[in-house]
Amino acid sequence: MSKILIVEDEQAMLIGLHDNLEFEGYEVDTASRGDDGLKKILTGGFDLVLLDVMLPGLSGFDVCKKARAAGIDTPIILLTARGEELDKVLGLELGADDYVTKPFSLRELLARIKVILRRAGNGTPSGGTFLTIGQIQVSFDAYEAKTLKGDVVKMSHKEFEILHYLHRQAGRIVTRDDILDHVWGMDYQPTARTVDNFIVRLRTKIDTDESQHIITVHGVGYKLVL
Amino acid sequence: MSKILIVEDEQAMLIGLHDNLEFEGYEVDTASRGDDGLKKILTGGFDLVLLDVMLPGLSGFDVCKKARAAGIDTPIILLTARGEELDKVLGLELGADDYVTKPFSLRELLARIKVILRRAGNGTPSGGTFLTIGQIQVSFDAYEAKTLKGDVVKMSHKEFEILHYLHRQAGRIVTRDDILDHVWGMDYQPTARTVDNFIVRLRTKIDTDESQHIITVHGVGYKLVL
DNA sequence: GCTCTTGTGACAAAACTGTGACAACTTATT
DNA sequence: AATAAGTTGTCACAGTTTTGTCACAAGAGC
Repeated sequence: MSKILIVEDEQAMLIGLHDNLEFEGYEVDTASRGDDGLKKILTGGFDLVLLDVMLPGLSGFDVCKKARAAGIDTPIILLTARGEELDKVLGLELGADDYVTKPFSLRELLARIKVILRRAGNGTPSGGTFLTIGQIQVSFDAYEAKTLKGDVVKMSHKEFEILHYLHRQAGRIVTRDDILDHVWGMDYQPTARTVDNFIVRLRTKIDTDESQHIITVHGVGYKLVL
Repeated sequence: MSKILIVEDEQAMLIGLHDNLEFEGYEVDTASRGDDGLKKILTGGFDLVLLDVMLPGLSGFDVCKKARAAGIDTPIILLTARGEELDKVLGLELGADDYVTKPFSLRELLARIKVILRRAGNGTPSGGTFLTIGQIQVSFDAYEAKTLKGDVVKMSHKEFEILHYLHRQAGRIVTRDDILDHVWGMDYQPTARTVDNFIVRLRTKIDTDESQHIITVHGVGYKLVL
């Protein structure tokens, strides 16, 4: 499930959001100060950040700006005090993905979170070098995979290529032949069963008991869901 | 420059938006009725649609839903009357990309338009076309069916193919033989009764007590109604 | 030479397909 | 209106196909 960071100094609000999001099935981390929040954002690993604007230490705007400047493209939703329209616009132009105005309704916030995560899932790979697939982050540039904690996940060449191909086709279904053609090439091709074996190996690395990302579509092939 | 379609029945609002967006450098087209708007959307060619909810002919929600069902993934921003929070959320879950509440400020709307267009420019590689059949959405790309709530409906290969065929013939009556020929092929064909069995299985997945979509035409065959 | 990767086959486990039997329902006929 | 004949709905089950998993051998790279 998606991991969300809440940066908010009002305790009541913080706890309320925390509990509700957790109830919705998100993994939640929190910070009460702008500078602390920024630190956590910079470590990466979040799929979404809820960022209050009025914060001790460092304002939400600054956090947002600095995070973007550091190359972090985790989606950010700003929580703004009402009435400061100009600030809102600034916020959006600043690199935030959305904002809600306090007091906001939980339903509305949840809907926006869903939309943003769906969008992010659709994955504009563009700028970001690290892609989050399940519980690991993969850099196809650096040829490297890490857990959210930072441990390196060893992955062989072929495993990487298969994951890469699956990711390019994320959400779409790919047959074994598709995989063989794109990873091995038309010339030399092993058995279709070989694909299954690599899938098994990949699964041991990116799937957990709670979250499965490589889905079997019986009679057709496989599918990567983010 | 980006091409924007405005669907709005209040003349004052329509003209105001039209002029302002044009001033901002967008190419603008308009429609005053929901059905007209939908027609234009379906022809494609727009980068963004501003869609009023209260419309003659066809409500903004319906337009949105139908457009998405037709596989159009042009970003849509809903213009809603204030206060209808539930509707807003519905709108977002319906496939709209964002909404603004009337009365909105032009600055805010422009900012949102910019954000959405920037996002779309980044190019989401088309999440695939979703077709709405009754209470579920079916993606033949992803080989997946979901309820409107997002729960995944499991469907086997053959079930999918039959549904696919029925959908291509939607509204028309198809005989069991038609289904056998198109899904199984001319060569090998099981009993006609097998078809009935698959129909049963399909029905358990896409029909509900309130809405039936696979209709039996006694003595002839079946018919899918959307 | 040693280690890691790749590919294969075998077997078990799971999922799917197709069938028959019977009940429930429609339609036609008397 | 009742009955018969034909159609369709539903269920459980067996057979088949597909997939998961493991152990191992061949090969690549160091």
